[in-house]
Amino acid sequence: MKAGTDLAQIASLVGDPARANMLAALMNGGALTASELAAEAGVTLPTASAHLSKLSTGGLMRMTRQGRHRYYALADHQVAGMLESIMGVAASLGPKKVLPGPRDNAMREARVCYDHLAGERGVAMFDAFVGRGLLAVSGEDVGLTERGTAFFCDFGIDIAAMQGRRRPVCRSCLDWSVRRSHLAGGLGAAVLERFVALGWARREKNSRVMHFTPPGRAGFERMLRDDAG
Amino acid sequence: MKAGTDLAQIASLVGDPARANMLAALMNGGALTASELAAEAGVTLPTASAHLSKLSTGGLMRMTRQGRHRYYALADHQVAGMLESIMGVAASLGPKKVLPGPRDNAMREARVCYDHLAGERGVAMFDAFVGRGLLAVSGEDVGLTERGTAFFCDFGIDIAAMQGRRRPVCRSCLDWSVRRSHLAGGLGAAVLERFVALGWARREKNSRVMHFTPPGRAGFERMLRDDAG
DNA sequence: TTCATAGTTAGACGATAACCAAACTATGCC
DNA sequence: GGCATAGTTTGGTTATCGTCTAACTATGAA
Repeated sequence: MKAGTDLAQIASLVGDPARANMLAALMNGGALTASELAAEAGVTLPTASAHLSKLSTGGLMRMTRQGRHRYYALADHQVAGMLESIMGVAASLGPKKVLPGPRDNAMREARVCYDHLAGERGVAMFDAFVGRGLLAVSGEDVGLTERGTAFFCDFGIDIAAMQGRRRPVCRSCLDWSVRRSHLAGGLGAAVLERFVALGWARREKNSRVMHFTPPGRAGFERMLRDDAG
Repeated sequence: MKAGTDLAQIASLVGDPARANMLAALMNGGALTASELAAEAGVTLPTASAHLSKLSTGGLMRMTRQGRHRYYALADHQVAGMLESIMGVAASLGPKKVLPGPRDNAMREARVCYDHLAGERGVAMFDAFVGRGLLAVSGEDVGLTERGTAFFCDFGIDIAAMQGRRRPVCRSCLDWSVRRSHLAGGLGAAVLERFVALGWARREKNSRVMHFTPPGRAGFERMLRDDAG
């Protein structure tokens, strides 16, 4: 009896369309502001605020304030895993066995996760950085090695300035489509910004999809292999 | 956006206390009549009937009629796994300053998860099978090795018959109490069934708790170490 | 200080859905 | 057939909850 009560309490938090959309929008491990989540869910800010309050006190989300913004994210990996298992049931029950459209494929390949690169390219990049000894992974934490510092400075990123800020330089972020980590944090954002500045990639209008240009594709691949372009 | 809709649809089915109690009551893999489930949920028969209708058309339960009785059970192992993961979140969030009672300890040690063994013993068994080279783990997938096939046949399980069925032979299932994987799938079910047949373990009445007998305990430990008993 | 933006709180409205009682259908037993 | 039990359907009541507008608080920028 008690088991069912707990079960219902958590499930009912996910059981509202507005809240479910917010949670789904955070499945990439990123953090979004209340306004962004309101837009994502298609409700007004006050409504979204009420939902976010419930999700936070319910333990499904955690909130961090940064200036006048409040960033909401999933509480932890366990919550993300739970959502994924529910999505799994929904997917297997959903009659729409339609093949993934081009939009879905593009999203899977490369997309923006708040302000950094996600999708297959994001994961590949993270793996390459770790493999080349530029980043050091220790459990949940990700750190920048000396070699990495030199590399990213050379790539045109001001690491020193970044270390003065409140935002962590490195963070790992679980990729929904690939189920593996990609690079988030200030460095993740800076790298993506640099990609755009270099003309390697551009962002599709009103979408999270990132398009790589042919030279960008080449530069990106080269970057993963050995040296910055 | 659409992802959230699907998510909410499934979650809202679980999000009602009456329905959640019914689902929780079926987590032991059994089937119950509408009346029994009504009593379990603390509602009248008509109310229960409406809930069961929703759960069935929603794809979370399946119903089989037997004479004038209608037996309801969870639709499949995927649904059971989803419920376990929700329970896991609920358990880790519910501070319940109270120390876990004996019932909770028993559940944590060994319980039925739909139709296979979960809890510490379940996880230990899975680890041992992998360590002994009976199962091969590759990311999300779990496979049976040649050595494993021989071992389980020797243990009294008809692997060949199992491979003909639609249900996957091996699957891993995340354990909420230990946060690690245990063995599910047809093989997981068969192993548990064999334990009961051998008198190694028995199921507590109206509960998911599994009790191991003294000889069962010994046989189980021996099985994890080297050879089948 | 003044204005603008981000977010929460308050209050009211409307829809959804959970619930039960009573009537109805179906199956089993005598 | 006649009665009892299992379950569903219908109709109507109630309450919860999601939603909005409007007013309020807080932080940042000029």
